[in-house]
Amino acid sequence: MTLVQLRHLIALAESGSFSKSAHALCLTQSALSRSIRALEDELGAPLFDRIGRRNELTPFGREVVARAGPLMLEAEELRDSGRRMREGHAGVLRVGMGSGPGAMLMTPLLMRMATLHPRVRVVVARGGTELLAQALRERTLDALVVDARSLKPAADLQVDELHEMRGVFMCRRGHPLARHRGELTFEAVQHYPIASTPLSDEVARTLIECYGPQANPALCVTLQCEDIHSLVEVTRRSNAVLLAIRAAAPGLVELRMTPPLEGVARFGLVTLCQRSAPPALTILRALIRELLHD
Amino acid sequence: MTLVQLRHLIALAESGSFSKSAHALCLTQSALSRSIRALEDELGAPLFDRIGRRNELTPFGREVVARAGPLMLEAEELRDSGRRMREGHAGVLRVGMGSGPGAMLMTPLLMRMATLHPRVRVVVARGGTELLAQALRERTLDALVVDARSLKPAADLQVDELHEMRGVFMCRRGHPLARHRGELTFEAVQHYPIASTPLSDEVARTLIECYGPQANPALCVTLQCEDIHSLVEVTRRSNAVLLAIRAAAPGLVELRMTPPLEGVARFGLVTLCQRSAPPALTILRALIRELLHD
DNA sequence: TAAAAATACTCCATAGGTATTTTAT
DNA sequence: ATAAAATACCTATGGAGTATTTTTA
Repeated sequence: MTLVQLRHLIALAESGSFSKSAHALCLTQSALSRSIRALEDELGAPLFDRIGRRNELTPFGREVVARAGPLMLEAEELRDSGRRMREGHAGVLRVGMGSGPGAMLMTPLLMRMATLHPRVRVVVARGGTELLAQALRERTLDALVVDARSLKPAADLQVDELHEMRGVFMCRRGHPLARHRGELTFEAVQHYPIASTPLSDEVARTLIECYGPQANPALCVTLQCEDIHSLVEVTRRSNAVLLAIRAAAPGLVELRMTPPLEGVARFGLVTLCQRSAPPALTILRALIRELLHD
Repeated sequence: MTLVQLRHLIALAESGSFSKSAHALCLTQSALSRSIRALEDELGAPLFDRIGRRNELTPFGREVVARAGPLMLEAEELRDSGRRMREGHAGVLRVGMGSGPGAMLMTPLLMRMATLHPRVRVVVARGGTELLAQALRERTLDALVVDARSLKPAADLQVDELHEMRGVFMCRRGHPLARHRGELTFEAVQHYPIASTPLSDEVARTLIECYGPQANPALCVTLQCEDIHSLVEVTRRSNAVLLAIRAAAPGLVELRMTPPLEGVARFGLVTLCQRSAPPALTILRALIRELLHD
């Protein structure tokens, strides 16, 4: 039984004439005759009653045609899926996001995917970098967007550095600290509540290197929350100081610290070496790049 | 794209090894390799990532496998449908029934089909013989069970006479007419309500021939109803006289008329010449025969 | 008798086997 | 070095075309 044979069957069932169907199928009448006969032989029962001019489905034939129709449609879908996939208009994209990138990117990413590429199924997983890397290795995820600095380098992971993100302290306009110009110490900042998303160990290390053990986020961060937008809102309406990627809160005032906090995060798109990228990944990469440059 | 190729794809997706899957498929490794490659070429994208030992589905491959699975199941169903059909365990049987046979046979037929052959879809249509014959010619029905005498003989109709049915007048035990022995005239009967299912013109003609114009069912039948069981019940509980097939009401007393009413109905199984019989028709025939002999 | 389907025959494309090479662990 | 996949080459099955016969309206 072949998809081709089923195609022949359906054509003949519609027209009732071997010659006509054969022509429509770009076949000779004899080839179609044999094709149908072969199918009948294989299924073990005649599909058509040959009544002179008109050929009509036997009850068995009706049954088979009823089943073959949907089957052919599905096969057609499957054939098309290649093209649709390549065009990135379908398929599944399972992406893991570290807490930093997740806080910044998840909502706008989902929004854009929903509006620009509504046929791509997007599954976002969040969690610690190591957990995400494990999921990537287990093929549960297609790609990660994480801070490259929080990722233990490994040969099987391919990191596509998307953007260097400046991590800064920020406060609302009119905040007492907003007046200072380039002379702020961490101690001065510490007089206010410090807000931040959960920070990676790597970032914690950088902070401690810069400002000493008192800057350990586990100790100094007083307002921690995964949703960066909430934190921005809180910072805007209170005297809290926000420690985050600069781009996450363009409306806030950046505090010039001494020493300055350099390159806290390097967002990277992480994929597994030697594995084909899902077609939608290209879209994802472009989208993330665009979002991070905003 | 071939059903065989999809089969190969699914096997490889499961085992992850060309050699192993090839063995399971009774193929050589090289043949499977080429089969998969051909499918990839046709669909336009790789289905597997060849990573040394283990071969894993690409995102595209996952998509295709997800579609191919159900497709293969349906194809398998279709292959089986031949066998199942031949065994009469599936399929559709569309049967038309004249009012006489319908009144007698429909319920027990449906009951038996439901219990003995639950996988056969039975569609029963009722109506006048000519209407049913037309439906048969239009392939809307597979077979008819009608009174052969009400059927206009035609070359394209094949009539399989199932049973000669004696039509008789019947009454309840203890009915005033029950005493008479072989001397009843139609006039005597006519003093009581006459109950009957709708009768064919042919039967009407027979009645008129036997008992004169007053026996025209259109005039003499006072209780007409398609459901013969109701009529039997009414006859059992009242003084009504039932005109019906003897076998339809074995519990009632048969009236010996002068002249006797001979062979009112010849039930026949009517099919279209040169058309394959639905496999379930054999079952139907046997079932009807059995029912009529009860 | 004419039109349509089945059959006979031939050809070739391709699926599959065998042997070998390449690749990755 | 070994095991697995890809490749090269060959064969044979079967699908398709042409020509012919059979069937039916």
